[in-house]
Amino acid sequence: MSTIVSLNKALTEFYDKMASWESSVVRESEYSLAQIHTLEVLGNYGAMNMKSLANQLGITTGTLTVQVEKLVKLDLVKRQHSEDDRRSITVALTEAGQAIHEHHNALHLSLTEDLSKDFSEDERHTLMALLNKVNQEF
Amino acid sequence: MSTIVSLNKALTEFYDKMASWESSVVRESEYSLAQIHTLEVLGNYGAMNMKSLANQLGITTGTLTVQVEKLVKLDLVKRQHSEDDRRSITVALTEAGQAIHEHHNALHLSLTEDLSKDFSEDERHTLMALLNKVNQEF
DNA sequence: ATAGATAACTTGATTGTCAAAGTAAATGTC
DNA sequence: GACATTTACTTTGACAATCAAGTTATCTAT
Repeated sequence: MSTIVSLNKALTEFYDKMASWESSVVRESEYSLAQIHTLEVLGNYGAMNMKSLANQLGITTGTLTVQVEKLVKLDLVKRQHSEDDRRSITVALTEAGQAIHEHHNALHLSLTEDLSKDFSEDERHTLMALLNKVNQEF
Repeated sequence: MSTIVSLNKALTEFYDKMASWESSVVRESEYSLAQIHTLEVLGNYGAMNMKSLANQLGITTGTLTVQVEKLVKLDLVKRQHSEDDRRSITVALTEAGQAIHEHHNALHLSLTEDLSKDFSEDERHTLMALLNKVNQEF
């Protein structure tokens, strides 16, 4: 089997397992997958407008409007009108939202520690570097 | 920043981008994300019973029963009663389901080719090997 | 036998989703 | 500057996905 096919399998399998892990972790929390995912993107990439956020999440802005509305009511995110473009709305984490993101991120970090527990420091670094190269191509 | 934190970021970012790619690819098809994902798991890991499949997909068997029902009506999967355990039902792809899986898999392969287009054969191989090591730990 | 565990299914309530249409603001063109 | 077009977001209506809890059938252990 060619390297590219094996690589494809490995990437796909990792994606599947990550999705499965994510959904089981989220199910134990009091928030939904969609909600945690939204907080996660805002925490990892910083505040952004509705369009970018919807794009990151892979949903329409219509769906996102409803989602953000709920998060605002839960005091997890806040909306800020942009000054240069009054149509645009920047969505940002509140302190409470930031706290939830940090907690969720700690779970991710602990997973990463687990997954790479038998790696040498070199191997970790190599995997990280290669993944970053992949991520840039996306 | 420590290697483990960078590695965590890289893994998370890859997962996010993959999820986003998957949802945009699926939106262009006539099937839903949940449906394609089900076919994908059956295609990649082979036929399995309801419990294993639900577990792989990260959903309850109750949800899966409904989902499989739709796929059976669409003639994409079939149910087979297990012989050793009459409670158990094995879900398998039909020929039509297999065809859709193969088409979807081709898209994945083409993505992998794209993402690793600037990689040497050595780099591809290293990334594949490290990912497989990660996958085994899950 | 029979009690308990397991695999799948059913049901009811909730949430997530899109497409399409609507509003308000910015941009381009004449 | 007026007006058409584009852009950013929201609203609405219909439908799909999901879970939790309860049910049925079957298996396992005692």
